[in-house]
Amino acid sequence: MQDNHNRDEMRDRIIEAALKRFTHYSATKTTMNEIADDLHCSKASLYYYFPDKGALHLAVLEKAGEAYFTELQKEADRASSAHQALLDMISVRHAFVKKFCRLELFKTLKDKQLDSTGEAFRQAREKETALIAKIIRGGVERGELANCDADRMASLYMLSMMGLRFALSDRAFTDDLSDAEFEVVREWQIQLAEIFIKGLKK
Amino acid sequence: MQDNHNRDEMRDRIIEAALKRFTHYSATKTTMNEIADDLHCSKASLYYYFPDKGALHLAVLEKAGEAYFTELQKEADRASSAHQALLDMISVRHAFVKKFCRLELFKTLKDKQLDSTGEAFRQAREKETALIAKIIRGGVERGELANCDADRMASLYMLSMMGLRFALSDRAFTDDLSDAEFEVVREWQIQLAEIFIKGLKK
DNA sequence: ATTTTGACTTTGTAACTAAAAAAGTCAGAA
DNA sequence: TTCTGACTTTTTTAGTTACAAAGTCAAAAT
Repeated sequence: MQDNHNRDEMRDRIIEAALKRFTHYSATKTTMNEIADDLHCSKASLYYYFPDKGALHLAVLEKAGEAYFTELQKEADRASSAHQALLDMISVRHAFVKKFCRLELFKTLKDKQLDSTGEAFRQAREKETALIAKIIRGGVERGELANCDADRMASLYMLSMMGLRFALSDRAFTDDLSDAEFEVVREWQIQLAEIFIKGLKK
Repeated sequence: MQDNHNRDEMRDRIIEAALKRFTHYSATKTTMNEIADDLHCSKASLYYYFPDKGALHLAVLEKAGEAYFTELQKEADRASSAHQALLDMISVRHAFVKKFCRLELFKTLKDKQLDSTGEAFRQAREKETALIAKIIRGGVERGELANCDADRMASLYMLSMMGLRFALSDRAFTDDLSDAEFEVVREWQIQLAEIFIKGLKK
């Protein structure tokens, strides 16, 4: 039987090394050999832990996503109102998107529409939408917001927020924005959030 | 001295022929020779009226844009409230975007960022934003909406609406959507408009 | 004088190629 | 069970050509 402890540890080391490369250069410019060299191991070893390059990229994505959701949840729990929770989440999301865009993981993962990648993105979006819906529901119960279809409103909110990014950059999903552009997006998102939440109130 | 009447007439005939080709096939797939052949004239003639291909494309765009704004204004004037005006505008915009996307004018015009093209788009968006701002101001004056920075709110509204398209299609600006996709976008836009307007009310 | 054109040059693009780089495999060593 | 060197296969890239479309211009037609 395999030693799952050591196995997971090595997997983590690989993911860490990959993440380091990705943040410095980018996922598209990073080769499996480079990651292997960083770890002083052979490329073949990487393939012992991950079936292919895509799986490794996906693992990096999942790890980053987990950290994101943890922080998102923490921020949501801390907030005193639905209004505040939604506003606070914007900053958390921005920090993540900003960091994540640098990895350029989109490019490598995007074209394989069918398999796990698209699914991972869909699930991530659903998870975040669910969190927003929960916040809205909480607001409704506490009498802060008017009664509404929380799931639908959460989807609408997510789509609107995401959309602002694209509308402002008029670039594709994969491209990353400059820091200045990110700030502009954030400002608009905050403004939209304010109006949106006001529209949800009683 | 040149005969401006005949000159403009010929320019119009060329624009018409180009538009016909663009709608049937698309701007990217249409050559100057094809347009010339349709008009039973030589390609060189086209260059007598338009300095280059881009200028012709831009002329087609401008003509379509004019018709769009005329209709948009008409719809805005007819509406009884700011609320209704904004909702009505969505349909007009959709009919236009739908038709316009088929032309695939974006592709040809997009890459020449600096020159007139980007400027034309910027101006068009500004014009539409100004119309929305006017509607919002009207709503504020009539007591329908709360006092606010109408220009800023109009920009935010425009960006949000445009963004929804991109967020839902996750494709680039240039790509056109299927009719079914367009309907989905429209539904979300209407929902966002409702919330947004509610957020603007007193 | 203005408009049009055929014949021309220049520019862009699609289609092929070869070479290099990276992905991915596997028998056998540790 | 984990790891690796040496291997094969696939993907990128850079270079090439060949063709199509853009764009020009001197001269003809109106």
